[in-house]
Amino acid sequence: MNKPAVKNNNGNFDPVDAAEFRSILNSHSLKITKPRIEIMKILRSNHKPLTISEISGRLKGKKTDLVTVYRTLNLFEELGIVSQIDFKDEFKRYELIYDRHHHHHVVCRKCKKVENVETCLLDGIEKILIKTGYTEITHSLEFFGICSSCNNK
Amino acid sequence: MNKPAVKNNNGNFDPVDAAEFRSILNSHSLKITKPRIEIMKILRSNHKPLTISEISGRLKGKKTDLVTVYRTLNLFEELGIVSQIDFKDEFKRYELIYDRHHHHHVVCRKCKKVENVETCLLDGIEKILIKTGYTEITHSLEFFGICSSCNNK
DNA sequence: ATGGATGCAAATGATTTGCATGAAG
DNA sequence: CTTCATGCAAATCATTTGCATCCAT
Repeated sequence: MNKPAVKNNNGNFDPVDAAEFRSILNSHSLKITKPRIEIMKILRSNHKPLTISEISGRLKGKKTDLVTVYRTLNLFEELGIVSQIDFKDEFKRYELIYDRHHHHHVVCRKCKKVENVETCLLDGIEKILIKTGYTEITHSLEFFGICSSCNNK
Repeated sequence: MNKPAVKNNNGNFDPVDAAEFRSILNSHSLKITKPRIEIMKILRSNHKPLTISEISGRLKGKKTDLVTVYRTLNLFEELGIVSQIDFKDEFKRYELIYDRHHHHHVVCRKCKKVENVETCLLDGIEKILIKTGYTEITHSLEFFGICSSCNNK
Protein backbone atom coordinates (compact mmCIF):
# COMPACT_ATOMS: atom_id res chain seq x y z
CA MET A 1 0.00 0.00 0.00
CA ASN A 2 1.67 3.18 -1.14
CA LYS A 3 -1.20 5.53 -0.76
CA PRO A 4 -0.49 8.97 0.67
CA ALA A 5 -1.98 9.11 4.13
CA VAL A 6 -4.07 12.08 3.14
CA LYS A 7 -7.45 12.39 4.64
CA ASN A 8 -9.97 15.16 4.65
CA ASN A 9 -10.96 16.82 7.87
CA ASN A 10 -14.37 15.23 8.34
CA GLY A 11 -12.98 11.73 8.47
CA ASN A 12 -14.54 10.58 5.20
CA PHE A 13 -12.85 8.21 2.82
CA ASP A 14 -11.48 9.52 -0.34
CA PRO A 15 -12.97 7.61 -3.27
CA VAL A 16 -9.94 5.38 -3.69
CA ASP A 17 -9.89 4.19 -0.10
CA ALA A 18 -13.61 3.66 -0.05
CA ALA A 19 -13.30 1.42 -3.08
CA GLU A 20 -10.44 -0.56 -1.58
CA PHE A 21 -12.31 -1.03 1.68
CA ARG A 22 -15.38 -2.27 -0.16
CA SER A 23 -13.43 -4.66 -2.30
CA ILE A 24 -11.67 -6.23 0.67
CA LEU A 25 -14.98 -6.86 2.39
CA ASN A 26 -16.65 -8.05 -0.81
CA SER A 27 -13.94 -10.54 -1.60
CA HIS A 28 -14.68 -12.24 1.70
CA SER A 29 -18.48 -12.09 1.28
CA LEU A 30 -18.64 -9.68 4.16
CA LYS A 31 -21.19 -6.91 4.29
CA ILE A 32 -20.65 -3.21 4.26
CA THR A 33 -22.49 -2.01 7.29
CA LYS A 34 -22.85 1.25 9.12
CA PRO A 35 -20.73 0.25 12.15
CA ARG A 36 -17.91 -0.96 9.90
CA ILE A 37 -17.93 2.24 7.89
CA GLU A 38 -18.06 4.44 10.97
CA ILE A 39 -15.20 2.63 12.67
CA MET A 40 -13.14 2.79 9.50
CA LYS A 41 -13.68 6.56 9.38
CA ILE A 42 -12.60 6.96 12.97
CA LEU A 43 -9.43 4.98 12.38
CA ARG A 44 -8.72 6.91 9.25
CA SER A 45 -9.12 10.32 10.81
CA ASN A 46 -6.79 9.59 13.71
CA HIS A 47 -3.07 9.30 13.42
CA LYS A 48 -2.44 7.44 16.61
CA PRO A 49 -3.41 3.99 17.83
CA LEU A 50 -6.80 3.97 19.53
CA THR A 51 -8.18 1.77 22.27
CA ILE A 52 -11.50 -0.01 21.95
CA SER A 53 -13.14 2.40 24.34
CA GLU A 54 -11.73 5.42 22.53
CA ILE A 55 -13.18 4.12 19.31
CA SER A 56 -16.45 3.32 20.99
CA GLY A 57 -16.61 6.79 22.52
CA ARG A 58 -16.13 8.46 19.16
CA LEU A 59 -18.99 6.65 17.49
CA LYS A 60 -21.72 9.17 16.87
CA GLY A 61 -25.18 8.46 18.15
CA LYS A 62 -23.67 5.91 20.49
CA LYS A 63 -26.02 3.24 19.20
CA THR A 64 -23.29 0.78 18.34
CA ASP A 65 -22.80 -1.94 20.90
CA LEU A 66 -19.36 -2.44 22.47
CA VAL A 67 -19.47 -6.05 21.32
CA THR A 68 -19.75 -4.90 17.74
CA VAL A 69 -16.69 -2.71 18.17
CA TYR A 70 -14.71 -5.67 19.45
CA ARG A 71 -15.95 -7.88 16.64
CA THR A 72 -15.20 -5.26 14.03
CA LEU A 73 -11.65 -4.65 15.18
CA ASN A 74 -10.94 -8.36 15.36
CA LEU A 75 -12.29 -8.72 11.87
CA PHE A 76 -10.23 -5.80 10.57
CA GLU A 77 -7.17 -7.35 12.10
CA GLU A 78 -7.79 -10.70 10.38
CA LEU A 79 -8.34 -8.90 7.10
CA GLY A 80 -5.06 -7.06 7.48
CA ILE A 81 -6.75 -3.67 7.70
CA VAL A 82 -5.55 -2.77 11.18
CA SER A 83 -2.59 -3.66 13.34
CA GLN A 84 -2.64 -4.18 17.07
CA ILE A 85 -0.25 -1.96 19.01
CA ASP A 86 0.92 -2.54 22.55
CA PHE A 87 1.78 0.36 24.85
CA LYS A 88 2.39 -1.82 27.91
CA ASP A 89 -0.70 -0.74 29.73
CA GLU A 90 -3.91 -2.67 30.09
CA PHE A 91 -5.43 -1.64 26.78
CA LYS A 92 -5.04 -2.94 23.28
CA ARG A 93 -4.75 -0.28 20.59
CA TYR A 94 -5.45 -0.41 16.90
CA GLU A 95 -4.31 1.62 13.93
CA LEU A 96 -4.62 1.35 10.17
CA ILE A 97 -1.96 -0.99 8.92
CA TYR A 98 -0.62 1.10 6.07
CA ASP A 99 0.82 3.48 8.60
CA ARG A 100 2.94 0.74 10.06
CA HIS A 101 5.99 1.22 7.93
CA HIS A 102 5.81 4.98 8.00
CA HIS A 103 6.11 5.78 11.67
CA HIS A 104 6.36 4.39 15.14
CA HIS A 105 5.59 6.01 18.47
CA VAL A 106 7.08 7.63 21.53
CA VAL A 107 4.87 7.44 24.59
CA CYS A 108 5.54 9.65 27.59
CA ARG A 109 5.48 7.45 30.66
CA LYS A 110 3.93 10.24 32.73
CA CYS A 111 1.37 12.12 30.65
CA LYS A 112 0.88 9.31 28.09
CA LYS A 113 1.23 11.74 25.20
CA VAL A 114 1.89 9.93 21.91
CA GLU A 115 4.18 11.34 19.24
CA ASN A 116 5.34 9.81 16.01
CA VAL A 117 8.88 8.77 15.17
CA GLU A 118 9.80 8.69 11.51
CA THR A 119 12.46 6.22 10.57
CA CYS A 120 13.58 3.78 7.94
CA LEU A 121 16.53 2.38 9.83
CA LEU A 122 14.77 -0.90 10.28
CA ASP A 123 14.98 -1.82 6.62
CA GLY A 124 18.50 -3.04 7.28
CA ILE A 125 17.38 -5.44 9.93
CA GLU A 126 14.59 -6.78 7.77
CA LYS A 127 17.07 -7.50 5.00
CA ILE A 128 19.10 -9.59 7.41
CA LEU A 129 16.01 -11.55 8.38
CA ILE A 130 15.18 -12.18 4.76
CA LYS A 131 18.61 -13.71 4.28
CA THR A 132 17.90 -15.96 7.26
CA GLY A 133 14.88 -17.27 5.39
CA TYR A 134 12.07 -15.29 6.95
CA THR A 135 9.24 -14.08 4.75
CA GLU A 136 6.25 -11.79 5.26
CA ILE A 137 8.19 -9.79 7.81
CA THR A 138 6.53 -7.12 9.90
CA HIS A 139 7.65 -5.45 13.08
CA SER A 140 6.37 -3.43 15.95
CA LEU A 141 8.43 -0.74 17.62
CA GLU A 142 7.50 1.53 20.49
CA PHE A 143 9.59 3.95 22.49
CA PHE A 144 8.90 5.04 26.04
CA GLY A 145 10.33 7.98 27.93
CA ILE A 146 9.59 11.12 29.89
CA CYS A 147 8.72 14.01 27.60
CA SER A 148 10.20 17.48 27.90
CA SER A 149 7.08 19.10 29.31
CA CYS A 150 6.89 16.49 32.05
CA ASN A 151 10.58 17.01 32.70
CA ASN A 152 10.04 20.74 33.12
CA LYS A 153 7.54 20.39 35.93
CA MET B 1 12.65 -29.85 30.89
CA ASN B 2 15.07 -30.49 33.73
CA LYS B 3 14.65 -29.57 37.33
CA PRO B 4 17.58 -30.78 39.41
CA ALA B 5 17.04 -29.52 42.89
CA VAL B 6 20.03 -27.44 43.98
CA LYS B 7 23.15 -28.11 42.01
CA ASN B 8 22.44 -27.21 38.43
CA ASN B 9 24.51 -24.39 37.00
CA ASN B 10 21.72 -23.58 34.69
CA GLY B 11 19.33 -22.03 37.12
CA ASN B 12 21.60 -20.74 39.83
CA PHE B 13 22.74 -17.20 40.29
CA ASP B 14 26.33 -16.44 40.00
CA PRO B 15 27.51 -14.62 43.13
CA VAL B 16 27.34 -11.20 41.52
CA ASP B 17 23.77 -11.51 40.35
CA ALA B 18 22.65 -12.98 43.61
CA ALA B 19 24.13 -10.01 45.45
CA GLU B 20 22.55 -7.51 43.10
CA PHE B 21 19.17 -9.17 43.39
CA ARG B 22 19.37 -9.14 47.15
CA SER B 23 20.42 -5.54 47.34
CA ILE B 24 17.56 -4.39 45.10
CA LEU B 25 15.04 -6.14 47.30
CA ASN B 26 16.73 -4.98 50.49
CA SER B 27 16.78 -1.35 49.46
CA HIS B 28 12.99 -1.45 49.21
CA SER B 29 12.52 -3.39 52.48
CA LEU B 30 11.31 -6.35 50.51
CA LYS B 31 11.98 -9.88 51.58
CA ILE B 32 14.00 -12.56 49.89
CA THR B 33 11.62 -15.47 49.67
CA LYS B 34 11.65 -18.84 48.02
CA PRO B 35 9.13 -17.97 45.27
CA ARG B 36 11.06 -14.82 44.36
CA ILE B 37 14.34 -16.70 44.17
CA GLU B 38 12.85 -19.54 42.16
CA ILE B 39 11.21 -17.22 39.67
CA MET B 40 14.41 -15.25 39.31
CA LYS B 41 16.28 -18.45 38.52
CA ILE B 42 13.75 -19.43 35.89
CA LEU B 43 14.02 -16.05 34.22
CA ARG B 44 17.77 -16.20 34.38
CA SER B 45 18.08 -19.63 32.81
CA ASN B 46 15.85 -18.82 29.86
CA HIS B 47 16.85 -16.55 27.05
CA LYS B 48 13.43 -15.81 25.73
CA PRO B 49 10.42 -14.01 27.16
CA LEU B 50 8.19 -16.30 29.21
CA THR B 51 4.46 -16.20 29.88
CA ILE B 52 3.05 -16.37 33.37
CA SER B 53 1.89 -19.92 32.83
CA GLU B 54 5.25 -20.99 31.43
CA ILE B 55 6.91 -19.60 34.53
CA SER B 56 4.35 -21.20 36.76
CA GLY B 57 4.79 -24.56 35.01
CA ARG B 58 8.54 -24.48 35.54
CA LEU B 59 8.31 -23.95 39.29
CA LYS B 60 9.42 -27.09 40.99
CA GLY B 61 7.15 -28.80 43.44
CA LYS B 62 4.29 -26.74 42.08
CA LYS B 63 3.49 -25.40 45.52
CA THR B 64 3.64 -21.76 44.49
CA ASP B 65 0.24 -20.23 43.88
CA LEU B 66 -0.47 -18.64 40.52
CA VAL B 67 -1.37 -15.44 42.35
CA THR B 68 2.11 -15.28 43.76
CA VAL B 69 3.58 -15.62 40.30
CA TYR B 70 1.50 -12.68 39.12
CA ARG B 71 2.42 -10.61 42.14
CA THR B 72 6.09 -11.44 41.77
CA LEU B 73 6.28 -10.50 38.12
CA ASN B 74 4.42 -7.26 38.73
CA LEU B 75 6.82 -6.49 41.53
CA PHE B 76 9.86 -7.31 39.40
CA GLU B 77 8.51 -5.03 36.71
CA GLU B 78 8.11 -2.12 39.15
CA LEU B 79 11.61 -2.71 40.42
CA GLY B 80 13.00 -2.64 36.90
CA ILE B 81 14.13 -6.25 37.06
CA VAL B 82 11.99 -7.53 34.20
CA SER B 83 10.44 -6.04 31.10
CA GLN B 84 7.07 -6.92 29.68
CA ILE B 85 7.13 -8.09 26.07
CA ASP B 86 4.18 -8.22 23.71
CA PHE B 87 3.97 -10.85 20.98
CA LYS B 88 0.47 -9.86 19.83
CA ASP B 89 -1.21 -12.92 21.20
CA GLU B 90 -3.26 -13.18 24.36
CA PHE B 91 -0.34 -13.62 26.75
CA LYS B 92 1.98 -11.21 28.44
CA ARG B 93 5.62 -12.26 28.48
CA TYR B 94 8.47 -11.28 30.76
CA GLU B 95 12.23 -11.29 30.45
CA LEU B 96 15.12 -9.96 32.49
CA ILE B 97 15.60 -6.33 31.67
CA TYR B 98 19.33 -6.31 31.18
CA ASP B 99 18.79 -8.28 27.98
CA ARG B 100 16.69 -5.48 26.57
CA HIS B 101 19.40 -3.52 24.85
CA HIS B 102 21.25 -6.56 23.62
CA HIS B 103 18.70 -8.29 21.47
CA HIS B 104 15.18 -8.28 20.22
CA HIS B 105 13.09 -11.10 18.79
CA VAL B 106 11.75 -12.64 15.62
CA VAL B 107 8.63 -14.69 16.13
CA CYS B 108 7.45 -17.09 13.45
CA ARG B 109 3.77 -16.49 12.87
CA LYS B 110 3.16 -20.18 12.25
CA CYS B 111 5.26 -22.25 14.63
CA LYS B 112 5.80 -19.43 17.17
CA LYS B 113 9.50 -20.16 17.36
CA VAL B 114 11.43 -17.26 18.92
CA GLU B 115 14.90 -16.25 17.76
CA ASN B 116 17.03 -13.33 18.79
CA VAL B 117 18.00 -10.37 16.63
CA GLU B 118 21.17 -8.54 17.51
CA THR B 119 21.30 -4.89 16.59
CA CYS B 120 22.41 -1.49 17.72
CA LEU B 121 20.74 0.52 14.98
CA LEU B 122 18.26 1.94 17.42
CA ASP B 123 20.85 4.03 19.21
CA GLY B 124 20.50 6.58 16.42
CA ILE B 125 16.79 6.94 17.00
CA GLU B 126 17.24 7.29 20.73
CA LYS B 127 19.70 10.10 20.20
CA ILE B 128 17.10 11.94 18.17
CA LEU B 129 14.57 11.52 20.93
CA ILE B 130 17.02 12.84 23.48
CA LYS B 131 17.40 15.98 21.40
CA THR B 132 13.63 16.34 21.41
CA GLY B 133 13.76 16.44 25.20
CA TYR B 134 12.87 12.88 26.12
CA THR B 135 14.66 11.25 29.03
CA GLU B 136 14.75 7.74 30.44
CA ILE B 137 14.15 6.29 27.01
CA THR B 138 13.44 2.63 26.51
CA HIS B 139 11.97 0.80 23.56
CA SER B 140 10.38 -2.44 22.59
CA LEU B 141 10.90 -4.03 19.21
CA GLU B 142 9.54 -7.29 17.87
CA PHE B 143 9.64 -8.77 14.41
CA PHE B 144 7.14 -11.22 13.00
CA GLY B 145 7.43 -13.41 9.94
CA ILE B 146 7.28 -16.93 8.59
CA CYS B 147 10.47 -18.84 9.31
CA SER B 148 12.36 -20.88 6.75
CA SER B 149 11.33 -24.26 8.11
CA CYS B 150 7.67 -23.27 7.95
CA ASN B 151 8.25 -21.98 4.43
CA ASN B 152 9.70 -25.34 3.38
CA LYS B 153 6.61 -27.32 4.31
C1' DA C 1 8.38 -9.69 67.50
C1' DT C 2 6.45 -7.70 63.38
C1' DG C 3 5.93 -6.14 58.93
C1' DG C 4 5.91 -8.01 54.70
C1' DA C 5 4.64 -12.41 51.76
C1' DT C 6 1.75 -16.23 50.69
C1' DG C 7 -2.38 -19.06 49.67
C1' DC C 8 -7.02 -19.51 49.13
C1' DA C 9 -11.49 -17.70 47.84
C1' DA C 10 -13.87 -14.35 45.76
C1' DA C 11 -14.10 -10.14 42.89
C1' DT C 12 -13.05 -7.61 38.80
C1' DG C 13 -12.80 -6.23 34.15
C1' DA C 14 -11.80 -6.86 29.51
C1' DT C 15 -13.12 -9.76 25.81
C1' DT C 16 -15.98 -13.54 23.81
C1' DT C 17 -20.06 -16.41 22.78
C1' DG C 18 -25.11 -17.89 21.98
C1' DC C 19 -29.12 -16.75 20.16
C1' DA C 20 -33.02 -14.20 18.30
C1' DT C 21 -33.73 -10.21 15.52
C1' DG C 22 -32.51 -7.00 11.81
C1' DA C 23 -30.31 -5.42 7.66
C1' DA C 24 -27.35 -6.01 3.32
C1' DG C 25 -26.79 -8.23 -1.13
C1' DC D 1 -35.27 -14.35 0.71
C1' DT D 2 -30.87 -15.81 2.24
C1' DT D 3 -26.86 -14.80 4.49
C1' DC D 4 -24.40 -12.35 7.34
C1' DA D 5 -24.28 -8.62 11.17
C1' DT D 6 -26.03 -6.70 15.31
C1' DG D 7 -27.63 -6.24 20.11
C1' DC D 8 -28.45 -8.04 24.38
C1' DA D 9 -27.55 -11.25 28.08
C1' DA D 10 -24.72 -14.38 29.85
C1' DA D 11 -20.27 -16.83 29.89
C1' DT D 12 -15.19 -16.85 29.98
C1' DC D 13 -10.64 -16.05 31.14
C1' DA D 14 -6.72 -13.66 32.71
C1' DT D 15 -5.53 -10.83 36.36
C1' DT D 16 -6.38 -8.57 40.87
C1' DT D 17 -7.91 -8.06 45.70
C1' DG D 18 -9.24 -9.17 50.71
C1' DC D 19 -8.03 -11.47 54.48
C1' DA D 20 -6.17 -14.79 57.67
C1' DT D 21 -1.95 -17.14 58.21
C1' DC D 22 2.99 -17.73 57.65
C1' DC D 23 7.78 -16.55 57.42
C1' DA D 24 12.01 -13.64 56.76
C1' DT D 25 14.47 -10.22 59.20
